Amino acid sequence: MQDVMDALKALGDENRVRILLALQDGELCVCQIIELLGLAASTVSKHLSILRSARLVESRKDGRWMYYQLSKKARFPVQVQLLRLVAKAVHDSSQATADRKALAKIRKENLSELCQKPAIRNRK
Amino acid sequence: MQDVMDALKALGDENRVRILLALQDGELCVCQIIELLGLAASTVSKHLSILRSARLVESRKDGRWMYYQLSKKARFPVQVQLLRLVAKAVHDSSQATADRKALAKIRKENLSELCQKPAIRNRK
DNA sequence: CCTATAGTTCGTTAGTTGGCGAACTATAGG
DNA sequence: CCTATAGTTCGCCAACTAACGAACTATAGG
Repeated sequence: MQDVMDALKALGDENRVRILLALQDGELCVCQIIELLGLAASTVSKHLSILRSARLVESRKDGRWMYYQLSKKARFPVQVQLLRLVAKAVHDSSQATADRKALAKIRKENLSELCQKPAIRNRK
Repeated sequence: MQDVMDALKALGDENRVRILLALQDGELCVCQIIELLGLAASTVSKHLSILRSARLVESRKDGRWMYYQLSKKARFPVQVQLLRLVAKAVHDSSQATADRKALAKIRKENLSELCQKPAIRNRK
Protein backbone atom coordinates (compact mmCIF):
# COMPACT_ATOMS: atom_id res chain seq x y z
CA MET A 1 0.00 0.00 0.00
CA GLN A 2 2.85 2.38 0.80
CA ASP A 3 4.12 2.53 -2.77
CA VAL A 4 0.66 3.44 -4.04
CA MET A 5 0.29 6.06 -1.30
CA ASP A 6 3.66 7.54 -2.27
CA ALA A 7 2.47 7.88 -5.84
CA LEU A 8 -0.85 9.42 -4.77
CA LYS A 9 0.86 11.91 -2.47
CA ALA A 10 3.25 12.84 -5.26
CA LEU A 11 0.28 13.42 -7.54
CA GLY A 12 -1.35 15.67 -4.96
CA ASP A 13 0.62 18.72 -6.02
CA GLU A 14 -0.33 20.61 -9.14
CA ASN A 15 3.23 21.53 -10.09
CA ARG A 16 4.28 17.90 -9.93
CA VAL A 17 1.36 16.89 -12.13
CA ARG A 18 2.40 19.59 -14.59
CA ILE A 19 5.92 18.15 -14.67
CA LEU A 20 4.58 14.68 -15.41
CA LEU A 21 2.35 15.97 -18.18
CA ALA A 22 5.28 17.81 -19.69
CA LEU A 23 7.35 14.63 -19.74
CA GLN A 24 4.73 12.77 -21.73
CA ASP A 25 6.26 13.85 -25.02
CA GLY A 26 9.75 12.80 -24.02
CA GLU A 27 12.52 13.57 -21.60
CA LEU A 28 13.38 17.08 -20.48
CA CYS A 29 16.42 18.75 -19.00
CA VAL A 30 15.89 20.26 -15.53
CA CYS A 31 16.35 23.78 -16.85
CA GLN A 32 13.49 23.24 -19.29
CA ILE A 33 11.22 22.24 -16.43
CA ILE A 34 12.35 25.25 -14.43
CA GLU A 35 11.47 27.47 -17.37
CA LEU A 36 8.06 25.88 -17.77
CA LEU A 37 7.04 26.16 -14.13
CA GLY A 38 8.75 29.45 -13.36
CA LEU A 39 9.90 28.24 -9.95
CA ALA A 40 13.28 28.37 -8.23
CA ALA A 41 15.74 25.68 -9.23
CA SER A 42 15.85 24.29 -5.73
CA THR A 43 12.08 23.94 -5.63
CA VAL A 44 11.95 22.11 -8.93
CA SER A 45 14.75 19.83 -7.84
CA LYS A 46 12.78 18.93 -4.74
CA HIS A 47 9.66 18.15 -6.76
CA LEU A 48 11.69 15.94 -9.07
CA SER A 49 13.17 14.03 -6.18
CA ILE A 50 9.68 13.42 -4.79
CA LEU A 51 8.52 12.18 -8.19
CA ARG A 52 11.53 9.94 -8.41
CA SER A 53 11.06 8.36 -5.01
CA ALA A 54 7.44 7.74 -5.96
CA ARG A 55 8.84 5.93 -9.02
CA LEU A 56 6.96 8.19 -11.37
CA VAL A 57 10.07 9.46 -13.14
CA GLU A 58 13.61 8.36 -13.81
CA SER A 59 16.69 10.45 -14.46
CA ARG A 60 19.89 10.17 -16.38
CA LYS A 61 22.87 12.42 -16.28
CA ASP A 62 24.53 13.63 -19.45
CA GLY A 63 27.55 15.76 -18.71
CA ARG A 64 26.37 18.88 -17.02
CA TRP A 65 22.73 18.27 -17.72
CA MET A 66 20.26 16.10 -15.91
CA TYR A 67 17.41 14.61 -17.94
CA TYR A 68 14.17 13.33 -16.50
CA GLN A 69 11.64 11.08 -18.15
CA LEU A 70 8.55 9.15 -17.15
CA SER A 71 9.21 5.75 -15.62
CA LYS A 72 9.56 3.01 -18.16
CA LYS A 73 6.18 1.47 -18.83
CA ALA A 74 6.58 -2.14 -17.81
CA ARG A 75 8.26 -1.68 -14.48
CA PHE A 76 5.76 0.22 -12.34
CA PRO A 77 2.29 -0.47 -13.69
CA VAL A 78 0.22 1.33 -11.06
CA GLN A 79 2.18 4.52 -11.37
CA VAL A 80 1.96 4.46 -15.14
CA GLN A 81 -1.78 3.79 -15.13
CA LEU A 82 -2.42 6.53 -12.59
CA LEU A 83 -0.55 9.01 -14.70
CA ARG A 84 -2.33 7.96 -17.86
CA LEU A 85 -5.68 8.44 -16.20
CA VAL A 86 -4.80 11.84 -14.79
CA ALA A 87 -3.31 13.00 -18.06
CA LYS A 88 -6.48 12.12 -19.91
CA ALA A 89 -8.68 13.79 -17.32
CA VAL A 90 -6.88 17.13 -17.34
CA HIS A 91 -5.97 17.16 -21.02
CA ASP A 92 -8.36 19.91 -22.00
CA SER A 93 -7.93 22.11 -18.93
CA SER A 94 -6.60 25.60 -19.51
CA GLN A 95 -3.48 24.90 -17.48
CA ALA A 96 -2.58 21.79 -19.44
CA THR A 97 -3.26 23.51 -22.73
CA ALA A 98 -1.14 26.51 -21.85
CA ASP A 99 1.67 24.26 -20.68
CA ARG A 100 1.66 22.31 -23.93
CA LYS A 101 1.97 25.53 -25.85
CA ALA A 102 4.77 26.88 -23.65
CA LEU A 103 6.56 23.57 -23.80
CA ALA A 104 6.55 23.41 -27.59
CA LYS A 105 8.45 26.68 -27.56
CA ILE A 106 10.85 25.54 -24.84
CA ARG A 107 11.70 22.34 -26.68
CA LYS A 108 12.76 24.34 -29.70
CA GLU A 109 15.15 26.60 -27.79
CA ASN A 110 18.84 25.97 -27.45
CA LEU A 111 19.57 24.21 -24.17
CA SER A 112 22.70 26.14 -23.14
CA GLU A 113 21.02 29.45 -23.82
CA LEU A 114 17.89 28.39 -21.99
CA CYS A 115 19.79 27.35 -18.90
CA GLN A 116 21.51 30.69 -18.75
CA LYS A 117 18.35 32.75 -18.76
CA PRO A 118 18.67 35.16 -15.82
CA ALA A 119 15.07 34.65 -14.80
CA ILE A 120 15.71 31.02 -14.13
CA ARG A 121 18.65 30.95 -11.83
CA ASN A 122 18.70 33.81 -9.40
CA ARG A 123 21.84 35.45 -10.60
CA LYS A 124 22.67 39.16 -10.41
CA MET B 1 -7.90 20.54 -13.68
CA GLN B 2 -9.02 21.66 -10.25
CA ASP B 3 -11.57 18.87 -9.84
CA VAL B 4 -8.95 16.28 -10.68
CA MET B 5 -6.50 17.89 -8.26
CA ASP B 6 -9.14 17.86 -5.54
CA ALA B 7 -9.62 14.14 -6.05
CA LEU B 8 -5.87 13.49 -6.07
CA LYS B 9 -5.35 15.50 -2.89
CA ALA B 10 -8.19 13.64 -1.24
CA LEU B 11 -6.56 10.36 -2.25
CA GLY B 12 -3.26 11.46 -0.74
CA ASP B 13 -4.24 10.45 2.77
CA GLU B 14 -4.14 6.82 3.77
CA ASN B 15 -7.14 7.00 6.09
CA ARG B 16 -9.27 8.46 3.32
CA VAL B 17 -8.21 5.71 0.95
CA ARG B 18 -9.15 3.18 3.62
CA ILE B 19 -12.59 4.76 3.88
CA LEU B 20 -13.09 4.54 0.12
CA LEU B 21 -12.01 0.91 0.05
CA ALA B 22 -14.41 0.12 2.87
CA LEU B 23 -17.28 1.67 0.94
CA GLN B 24 -16.70 -0.56 -2.07
CA ASP B 25 -18.97 -3.24 -0.68
CA GLY B 26 -21.79 -0.82 0.00
CA GLU B 27 -22.71 2.14 2.13
CA LEU B 28 -21.64 2.53 5.75
CA CYS B 29 -22.85 4.51 8.72
CA VAL B 30 -20.34 7.02 10.12
CA CYS B 31 -20.00 5.07 13.36
CA GLN B 32 -18.94 2.01 11.38
CA ILE B 33 -16.20 4.01 9.72
CA ILE B 34 -15.14 5.40 13.08
CA GLU B 35 -14.89 1.88 14.43
CA LEU B 36 -12.86 0.71 11.46
CA LEU B 37 -10.31 3.54 11.55
CA GLY B 38 -10.16 3.98 15.32
CA LEU B 39 -10.06 7.76 15.03
CA ALA B 40 -12.02 10.48 16.81
CA ALA B 41 -15.49 11.17 15.42
CA SER B 42 -14.56 14.73 14.51
CA THR B 43 -11.55 13.55 12.55
CA VAL B 44 -13.56 11.02 10.59
CA SER B 45 -16.21 13.60 9.89
CA LYS B 46 -13.57 15.91 8.46
CA HIS B 47 -12.20 13.19 6.21
CA LEU B 48 -15.68 12.43 4.95
CA SER B 49 -16.32 16.06 4.13
CA ILE B 50 -13.08 16.20 2.16
CA LEU B 51 -14.06 13.08 0.25
CA ARG B 52 -17.45 14.56 -0.42
CA SER B 53 -16.15 17.84 -1.77
CA ALA B 54 -13.82 15.86 -3.99
CA ARG B 55 -16.96 14.10 -5.24
CA LEU B 56 -15.64 10.72 -4.26
CA VAL B 57 -18.50 9.92 -1.91
CA GLU B 58 -22.11 10.89 -1.38
CA SER B 59 -24.14 10.87 1.80
CA ARG B 60 -27.71 10.36 2.83
CA LYS B 61 -29.29 10.93 6.17
CA ASP B 62 -31.58 8.39 7.76
CA GLY B 63 -32.92 9.57 11.06
CA ARG B 64 -30.08 9.85 13.46
CA TRP B 65 -27.63 8.04 11.22
CA MET B 66 -25.63 9.34 8.31
CA TYR B 67 -24.74 6.91 5.56
CA TYR B 68 -21.92 7.38 3.09
CA GLN B 69 -21.40 5.59 -0.19
CA LEU B 70 -19.14 5.88 -3.20
CA SER B 71 -20.25 8.39 -5.80
CA LYS B 72 -22.65 6.99 -8.32
CA LYS B 73 -20.73 5.62 -11.27
CA ALA B 74 -21.92 7.63 -14.23
CA ARG B 75 -21.64 11.08 -12.79
CA PHE B 76 -17.99 11.54 -12.00
CA PRO B 77 -15.98 9.28 -14.28
CA VAL B 78 -12.46 10.41 -13.35
CA GLN B 79 -13.06 9.97 -9.66
CA VAL B 80 -14.56 6.55 -10.16
CA GLN B 81 -11.74 5.39 -12.40
CA LEU B 82 -9.11 6.69 -10.01
CA LEU B 83 -10.66 4.81 -7.16
CA ARG B 84 -10.97 1.63 -9.16
CA LEU B 85 -7.31 1.78 -10.07
CA VAL B 86 -6.17 2.45 -6.52
CA ALA B 87 -8.42 -0.26 -5.11
CA LYS B 88 -6.95 -2.81 -7.45
CA ALA B 89 -3.40 -1.74 -6.73
CA VAL B 90 -3.66 -1.98 -2.95
CA HIS B 91 -6.02 -4.94 -2.84
CA ASP B 92 -3.47 -7.43 -1.53
CA SER B 93 -1.68 -5.10 0.88
CA SER B 94 -1.72 -6.06 4.53
CA GLN B 95 -3.66 -2.93 5.47
CA ALA B 96 -6.40 -3.53 2.94
CA THR B 97 -6.66 -7.19 3.88
CA ALA B 98 -6.88 -6.42 7.58
CA ASP B 99 -9.52 -3.77 6.91
CA ARG B 100 -11.65 -6.16 4.90
CA LYS B 101 -11.54 -8.62 7.75
CA ALA B 102 -12.40 -6.02 10.38
CA LEU B 103 -15.13 -4.62 8.21
CA ALA B 104 -16.84 -7.97 7.75
CA LYS B 105 -17.18 -8.11 11.52
CA ILE B 106 -18.38 -4.53 11.79
CA ARG B 107 -21.04 -5.02 9.15
CA LYS B 108 -22.48 -7.87 11.16
CA GLU B 109 -22.78 -5.91 14.40
CA ASN B 110 -25.88 -4.10 15.53
CA LEU B 111 -25.68 -0.45 14.57
CA SER B 112 -27.08 1.10 17.75
CA GLU B 113 -24.78 -0.97 19.91
CA LEU B 114 -21.80 -0.18 17.73
CA CYS B 115 -22.40 3.55 17.92
CA GLN B 116 -22.49 3.41 21.68
CA LYS B 117 -19.16 1.71 22.11
CA PRO B 118 -17.23 3.81 24.60
CA ALA B 119 -14.03 3.57 22.61
CA ILE B 120 -15.64 5.33 19.70
CA ARG B 121 -17.05 8.51 21.10
CA ASN B 122 -14.92 9.93 23.85
CA ARG B 123 -17.41 9.49 26.62
CA LYS B 124 -16.61 8.87 30.30
C1' DC C 1 -41.03 18.91 26.22
C1' DC C 2 -36.65 16.75 27.81
C1' DT C 3 -32.88 13.91 27.50
C1' DA C 4 -29.66 11.07 25.17
C1' DT C 5 -27.04 10.55 21.31
C1' DA C 6 -25.17 10.67 16.03
C1' DG C 7 -22.72 13.58 13.60
C1' DT C 8 -20.74 18.25 12.34
C1' DT C 9 -18.31 22.44 13.29
C1' DC C 10 -14.92 25.09 15.81
C1' DG C 11 -10.57 26.16 17.94
C1' DT C 12 -6.08 24.54 19.08
C1' DT C 13 -1.81 22.12 18.41
C1' DA C 14 1.93 19.44 16.40
C1' DG C 15 3.78 17.98 12.31
C1' DT C 16 4.20 18.37 7.30
C1' DT C 17 4.79 20.81 2.92
C1' DG C 18 6.09 24.11 -0.65
C1' DG C 19 8.58 27.87 -1.48
C1' DC C 20 13.03 30.56 -1.44
C1' DG C 21 18.12 31.74 -1.32
C1' DA C 22 22.71 30.25 0.10
C1' DA C 23 25.96 26.84 0.21
C1' DC C 24 27.68 22.81 -1.89
C1' DT C 25 29.00 19.19 -5.70
C1' DA C 26 30.33 17.95 -10.06
C1' DT C 27 31.34 18.69 -14.75
C1' DA C 28 32.77 21.46 -19.01
C1' DG C 29 36.00 24.14 -21.06
C1' DG C 30 39.54 27.58 -21.20
C1' DC D 1 44.34 23.87 -12.53
C1' DC D 2 40.64 27.43 -12.36
C1' DT D 3 36.44 29.35 -13.39
C1' DA D 4 31.71 29.15 -14.74
C1' DT D 5 27.64 26.82 -14.36
C1' DA D 6 23.78 22.78 -13.89
C1' DG D 7 21.74 20.73 -10.42
C1' DT D 8 21.18 19.15 -5.45
C1' DT D 9 21.15 19.79 -0.55
C1' DC D 10 20.48 22.60 3.48
C1' DG D 11 18.27 25.86 6.50
C1' DC D 12 14.60 28.75 7.06
C1' DC D 13 9.76 30.46 7.01
C1' DA D 14 4.80 30.74 5.95
C1' DA D 15 0.92 28.06 4.87
C1' DC D 16 -1.48 23.93 5.23
C1' DT D 17 -3.06 19.47 7.39
C1' DA D 18 -4.47 15.81 10.48
C1' DA D 19 -5.50 15.04 14.83
C1' DC D 20 -8.04 15.99 19.17
C1' DG D 21 -11.74 17.62 22.53
C1' DA D 22 -15.38 20.89 23.32
C1' DA D 23 -19.27 23.04 21.78
C1' DC D 24 -23.10 22.80 18.77
C1' DT D 25 -27.21 20.79 15.83
C1' DA D 26 -30.67 17.68 14.98
C1' DT D 27 -33.29 13.62 15.67
C1' DA D 28 -35.32 9.62 18.38
C1' DG D 29 -37.82 8.18 22.03
C1' DG D 30 -39.47 8.48 26.62
